[in-house]
Amino acid sequence: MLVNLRRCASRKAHTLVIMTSGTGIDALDAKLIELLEAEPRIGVLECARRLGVARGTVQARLDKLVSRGVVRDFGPRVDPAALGYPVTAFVTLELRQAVGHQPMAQRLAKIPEVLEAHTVTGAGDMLCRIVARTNAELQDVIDRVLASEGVLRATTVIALAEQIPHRTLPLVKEAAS
Amino acid sequence: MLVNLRRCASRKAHTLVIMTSGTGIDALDAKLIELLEAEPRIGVLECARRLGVARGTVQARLDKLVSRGVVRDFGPRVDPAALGYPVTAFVTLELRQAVGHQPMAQRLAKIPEVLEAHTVTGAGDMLCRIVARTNAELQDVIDRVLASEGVLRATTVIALAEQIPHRTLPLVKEAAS
DNA sequence: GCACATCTGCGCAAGTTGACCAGCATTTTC
DNA sequence: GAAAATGCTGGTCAACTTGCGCAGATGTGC
Repeated sequence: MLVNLRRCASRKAHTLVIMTSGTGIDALDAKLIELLEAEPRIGVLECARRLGVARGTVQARLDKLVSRGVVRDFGPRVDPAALGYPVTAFVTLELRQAVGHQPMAQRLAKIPEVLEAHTVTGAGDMLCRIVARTNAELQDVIDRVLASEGVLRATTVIALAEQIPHRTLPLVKEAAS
Repeated sequence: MLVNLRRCASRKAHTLVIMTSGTGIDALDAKLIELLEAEPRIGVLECARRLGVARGTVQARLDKLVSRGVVRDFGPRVDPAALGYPVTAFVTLELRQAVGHQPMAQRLAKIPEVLEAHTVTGAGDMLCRIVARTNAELQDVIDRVLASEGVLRATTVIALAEQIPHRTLPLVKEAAS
């Protein structure tokens, strides 16, 4: 009864291959993403049934979405908290101008607890998302970050609660105009 | 040749159901997640082949990971930039103490461009991740946020580049000790 | 030693996938 | 206006995977 969508996400060639490179999301695309987001375990066939369109259409749409980059992948979403890292913090780094962002990012990438990093405007130069097992260990992670050459200062903000967990669905619906 | 993993992520019952509620990740678990992250389109059977274990084992592990919450889901990962929202910003909100965080979060949740929101320590009360089509529209979104009752001040930082895209793999490997 | 937990390997029916094709409606191009 | 391109539909086919059950092998702790 269940199907696999992940697979179709990379089908090589299909009669219905669409090359519309243009941007923009269709209402059907949005519904498709929405459906997959809600029930990732259903498959192309199920989607087709639910959306009331032909299977080939769903496959073509999915191919298009993936090839356009709208849908990055269908990888497993890991929850750091369940993994034993319940502490999340946002750390703003001030860097020495001499060191470029690239080398800095490479050094940060070596620290597993650094889940994300952006160069930003404002007083700081980089904003990182960091996790740790405990507050004490968070300090340890930050120390490791500070040990990286080029980091002048680190301002840490601890995330107490996740009010809105990472989501894109509303955006998808909004984009389907 | 390809398989669907998403499906197994919710298998009802299997002879090998494991109820180990304890935390911690196994080396096999880590390899499994790693494999799925790298090639989301392969399936349980393929995984079993690649990891050199029985299919039932892979299915049991996956069930366990999902039931434990380590793997949240296998939903499609949407890229806001490809959707037409290339501007990302982190906005720190200062709230009037009278308004609780919950109602504030509910109001923020109504704005599609708000992808994430955390309550945080420090000078600000909330940190949100916001996207927009253009810088001009970002201003518009921020205005909408400011219009929410209880927001005293908003400090915005624009993300210039994504140095380290959201990742959890290194953490998974690290946790598999 | 015994119970318990976990992995292994096998089997089967049912369902899905991938690929292809012809037909048809709509939109774009000449 | 006619031709061409594009997109959706509905059907078929073989090959593969899934879900589920079961018996046996292995390993660990009391």
